[in-house]
Amino acid sequence: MSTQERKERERASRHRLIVSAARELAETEGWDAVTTRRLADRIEYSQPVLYSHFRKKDEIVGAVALEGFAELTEAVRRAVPTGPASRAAAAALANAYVAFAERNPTIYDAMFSLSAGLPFADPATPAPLREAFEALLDTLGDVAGPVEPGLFVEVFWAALHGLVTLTRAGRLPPEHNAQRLDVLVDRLVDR
Amino acid sequence: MSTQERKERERASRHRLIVSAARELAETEGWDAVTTRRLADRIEYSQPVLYSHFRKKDEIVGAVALEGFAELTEAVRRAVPTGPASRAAAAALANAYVAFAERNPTIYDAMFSLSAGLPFADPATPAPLREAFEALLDTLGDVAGPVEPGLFVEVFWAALHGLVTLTRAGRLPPEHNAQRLDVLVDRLVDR
DNA sequence: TCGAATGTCTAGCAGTGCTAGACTCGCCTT
DNA sequence: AAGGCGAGTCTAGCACTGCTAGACATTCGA
Repeated sequence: MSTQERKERERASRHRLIVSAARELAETEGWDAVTTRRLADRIEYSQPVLYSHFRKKDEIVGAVALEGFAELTEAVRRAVPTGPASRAAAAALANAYVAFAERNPTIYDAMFSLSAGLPFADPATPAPLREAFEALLDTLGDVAGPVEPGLFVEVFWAALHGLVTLTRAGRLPPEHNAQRLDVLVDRLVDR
Repeated sequence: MSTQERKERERASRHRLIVSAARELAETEGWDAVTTRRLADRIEYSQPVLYSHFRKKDEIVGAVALEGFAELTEAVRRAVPTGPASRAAAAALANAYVAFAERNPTIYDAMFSLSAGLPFADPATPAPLREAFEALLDTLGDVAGPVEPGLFVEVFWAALHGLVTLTRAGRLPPEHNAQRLDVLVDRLVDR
């Protein structure tokens, strides 16, 4: 039995290696550089090995995206103080969200633009995605006012996401980003 | 001189043919089906002809995107009654925007997701893009309240765009779309 | 020690965007 | 009206993509 366990450990470790290599390659040279050949090169295995871990290349991107959701959750949780949520907490969350996207543009792309391979399976959505949403819900739910908290969080999240993507696409001048965020929070939060 | 004019006319007509063929192909089979080979086939010319009109394939997508911006402008203008803008006008605009995106998902993708080849040249942005923004400004500027109208429109637009993209990506359950839009307009519009 | 099964690699397929160079045709000049 | 030149087009091909069948080791259990 021991040898089988060892093999599984090694396999899991190679799995992680693939994901982190893909991420690093994407972060340094962009997603276009993440081809199956170059990725196989990096991990010092041949292409078919990738396909023994993932069914399609998209699934590798999806795995990186899941990492991103976990990190986004952490960043958001760290930014807002625990305790009763307020307008200030919502503002801190919004800032943290946008900052994360600006700090990790490549991962953010994987999370939203290249999401074709994200395991969107039956038991709702994958855990990290759900947890990210819950992190938002925990602080934004309290400032939802009369509307259903879940719905409010969806709207708030969508607005943040729109701001991020339009800015990143060069459609919004980046210099007034902070002001835009201010307006958004000011208006959305129940007064 | 006449023959040269005729040639230019024919050339311009073929230019339009390429763009409309690309759009039709994309709308019926998705952007993945729009390859230079299949597109060349459709217009009954060879691939190099495409490249005598556009430098890269992205530019063809960009041309379709520009059409989309023009149509979006029209849809928005048609939806809001002329005259003093109000909360109702803003709601009508928001509905028209989202409806356009739902009615033309393929073109919307060209406008925002596949925007690599959009002529983003020096004199600010291309005309149709500017005009679309102005259409939003005309009705939303009046409900901006104390904040600078341009900035407000950017925020409003980003929020709409975020709602559209997250819904389309399957991240938001589509059934509560109308409610989300209601909340968004309710909160953003100055009261 | 041998047979089988697990694992990995080489080589290749069908497709992509894009282009160099051959060719043909229509136009202008003599 | 005949000829040559240039513009316009096409064929063929390059370098690359994601993905996979089949050959080859290598390791394991009997």
